[in-house]
Amino acid sequence: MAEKVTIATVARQARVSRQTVSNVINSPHLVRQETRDRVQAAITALGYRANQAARQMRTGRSRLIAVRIEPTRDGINGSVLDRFLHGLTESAEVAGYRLMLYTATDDTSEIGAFDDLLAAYDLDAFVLTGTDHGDARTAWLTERDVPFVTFGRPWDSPERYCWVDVDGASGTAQATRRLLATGHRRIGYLGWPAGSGVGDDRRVGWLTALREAGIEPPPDLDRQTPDGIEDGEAVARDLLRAADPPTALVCASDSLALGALQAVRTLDRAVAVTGFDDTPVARAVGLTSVSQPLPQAAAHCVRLLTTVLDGSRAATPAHVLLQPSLVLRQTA
Amino acid sequence: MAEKVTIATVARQARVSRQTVSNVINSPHLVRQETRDRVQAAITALGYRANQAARQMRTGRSRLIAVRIEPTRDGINGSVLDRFLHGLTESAEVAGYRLMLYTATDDTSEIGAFDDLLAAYDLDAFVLTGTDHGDARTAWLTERDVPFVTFGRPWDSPERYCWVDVDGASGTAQATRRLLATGHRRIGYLGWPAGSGVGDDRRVGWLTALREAGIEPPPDLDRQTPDGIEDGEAVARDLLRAADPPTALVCASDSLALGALQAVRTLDRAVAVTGFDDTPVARAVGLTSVSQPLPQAAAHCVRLLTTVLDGSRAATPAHVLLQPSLVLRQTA
DNA sequence: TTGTAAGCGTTATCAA
DNA sequence: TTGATAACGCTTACAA
Repeated sequence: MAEKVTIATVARQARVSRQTVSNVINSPHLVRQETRDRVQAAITALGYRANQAARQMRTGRSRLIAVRIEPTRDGINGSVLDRFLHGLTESAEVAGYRLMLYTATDDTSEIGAFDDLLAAYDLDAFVLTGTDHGDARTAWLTERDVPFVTFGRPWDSPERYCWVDVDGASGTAQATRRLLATGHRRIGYLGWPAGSGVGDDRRVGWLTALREAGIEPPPDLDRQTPDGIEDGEAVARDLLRAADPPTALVCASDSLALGALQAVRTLDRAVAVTGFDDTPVARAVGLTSVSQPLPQAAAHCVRLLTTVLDGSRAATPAHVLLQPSLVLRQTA
Repeated sequence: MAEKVTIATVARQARVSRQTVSNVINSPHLVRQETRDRVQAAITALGYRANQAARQMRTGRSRLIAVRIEPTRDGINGSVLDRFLHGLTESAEVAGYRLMLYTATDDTSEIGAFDDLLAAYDLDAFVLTGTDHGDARTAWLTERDVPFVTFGRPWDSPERYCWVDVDGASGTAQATRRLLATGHRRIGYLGWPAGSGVGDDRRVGWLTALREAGIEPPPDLDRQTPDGIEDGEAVARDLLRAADPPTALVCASDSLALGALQAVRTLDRAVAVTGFDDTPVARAVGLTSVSQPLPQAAAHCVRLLTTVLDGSRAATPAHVLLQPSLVLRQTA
């Protein structure tokens, strides 16, 4: 096993003091070019890396970002978090940060995790997902001046803090416009019960796109149901059996869309269907779906965080709203 | 913001020395009951948590375990890692460890990540997934005496190091037996090209179960193809159009099974299909599939690691082979 | 431009 | 059984 390489090893090798090595790393401009080169050479020759624990003790910064890993939810959407996490890890790495995982079952236990992570590991920042749960977490973090970003807008008070989100309304609008462009006029919407910010937002896209086209969204084709394949199937079946059925359905999720698809096939209709999230299931069954730019969203989260962490403290909370894109497949 | 609580704060509050507080935490048996109680009271009253960075400097142990997060693979199987990660995080938490994420594109970059993580963060251990890539990583870690577990058997030299795996042969055997029990006799197998340990193992289950039932596995129904929905569909189509087609298909993955299902439906046959991994897709389309006990596998990984880390060094590498279970749905 | 000294919070060693 | 001292590797302040 290789000997432990510390700043002292490097200093000895480059025949300078430990402090000079530290300066080369943290404030290169203070060191003469020639010395700097000699030290750099020693650093690479020895494969030296600053020990984070020691650095952290001195600076109070851990270069660690925490993110919660959720149990795969009931539905299909587990893979969204998966892809987001990967993007987060990758972006953090290039910015010199590492990601730490934690679990929690609700706001209270999540705040407990914050407390623990902060006290034991001196975490620099948190990435929060799913802002539907309420605001206890953001309030707690804000109160303690802990930097954080949420992936997902806070639907109550959007200005308060940093967030990155994907424009859901734009996504469903794109889907709706696509259906309009291919000749559909009776376009229904299958969404979640009113009150969830994300769900309401996605519904707005359908409303907007129809009105743009001079069509008043028909209330009888505007349906709401919990997010589940069976739920989607039931509601779609109901819609398709009505007197004046839709020729196309815009859905708030791939789960609902998959249910709708099953209804369509069972009843043997030619009805177009679009989903949301572009999950592997959508790819698998050829479902046209709205795709979120997850790697970009993750990159923005890291950027927002490191701006606050590395730079002077930001004046105002920054917000990023990204555009999703429609992935065309067989169903629409 | 609350003042920072250190071991000194607790010592003052309990009117003992810092060392005594440390002893209460790390070697309680050295401290008199009465003193111990007083210190414990102070600890809870102040909400003290040992600073890991400082502790690590002294002990050389970080209580951190690293695991690689992969980009979601092409197919359907992304959610397997997702669920495994969650289990890992949860089990690690109760054992007093945290999980750190890293990314890598191949063995070389993964070893680079090891090096970095070890030098900068003093990682205690690694969890490796996907042992098909070869052995460069395990050799590197072994050489440096870094504890690790692999999720997935090393197919070349199973005795060398700690691993946890799921018995794939048992999974496909269960699926095959189920089909036999429901009257099927012409049961085909859709698997991956020979040479991948996991794939070969799963194929064995099909062979075994058929032979158990006194049926010699028919070579014409034993097919291999890369893991993809289209691939599965093409091969299944070919099988179904043959002179003496199978009445059921055991597949090595949900991707292949989904392809097979599409072939079955397109050709309008009544052919049973089983998949492997019980992905959300399987749940979504009603595919009978073999389910891996991911939380348990994760728990065993953590247990194996902490045994080495916390206890005396283990005598011999431990191995855990878990049994999967068949989740019955509509397709078989 | 470079070097010296101190201290971050913890635990191991050893003395009381 | 408890307490003082030193040390882990690093960076900030200050002196040369």
